[in-house]
Amino acid sequence: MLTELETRAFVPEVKLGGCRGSWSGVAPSSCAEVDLEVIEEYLQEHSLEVQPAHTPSTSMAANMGHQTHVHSHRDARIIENSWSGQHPYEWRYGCHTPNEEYKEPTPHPAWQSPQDQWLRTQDAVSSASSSTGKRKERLFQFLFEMLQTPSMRSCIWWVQSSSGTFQFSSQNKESLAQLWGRRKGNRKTMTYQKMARALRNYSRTGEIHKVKRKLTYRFDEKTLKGLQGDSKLE
DNA sequence: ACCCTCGGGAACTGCG
DNA sequence: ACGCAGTTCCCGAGGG
Repeated sequence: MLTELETRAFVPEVKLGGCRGSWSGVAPSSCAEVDLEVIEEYLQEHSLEVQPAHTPSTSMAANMGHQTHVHSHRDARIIENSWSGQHPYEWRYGCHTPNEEYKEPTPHPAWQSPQDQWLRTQDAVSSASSSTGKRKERLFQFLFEMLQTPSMRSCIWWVQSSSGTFQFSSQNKESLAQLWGRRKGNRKTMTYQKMARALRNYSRTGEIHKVKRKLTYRFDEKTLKGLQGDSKLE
């Protein structure tokens, strides 16, 4: 019904320019395809800290040298990656009331310090599975990490980081999905279709919601706060 | 008509 | 054995 309207709401942020889908301000020059290989290696460097990894992979020497630095765009403040699960994750889903759903475009909501909740959760968990804890990375955590990774800009980017709204690239979404699949060590190749299915489950549990715009989703406030708080604490 | 995106049911898998 | 967090497959709806 109001598809048009909601879609319109984001236009000023993204500024789709020229051809079908090149954002003038946001995306880097690599509008083409992503170098999955390179990216994966780069990411692996980091994920090694997270999961010892089932697949020792090859001997990827230090070759992520060309990964350069943060582009420091005003929009997405890149937090030098590394969210790596220093600690186990565990969300308590019992707390989100189905009432406070969809406040759609809420630029600056007054959050009731969900970060405390996140921290409390961490606390509860670490006392439970402390030393051994090594929760598997969750999809929304992976996506958040990708959003902080400059080299992934051509696959996924913030439409409005303040509200946690992000979007997938229609041409590179499959690459990102594959990356996710590999990280999880799935038997079959992960596709955007399947990954999106998992994303849809998030709208039930509340971590991520779909916004009425092509390939666009939004982190729930609590989820986002938790994510941000976490990556900042490192 | 066709392709892409979306949404959800349902069975199944791997892990803690 | 059990629940969680997806994963895989499938089908139908809707938009361009």
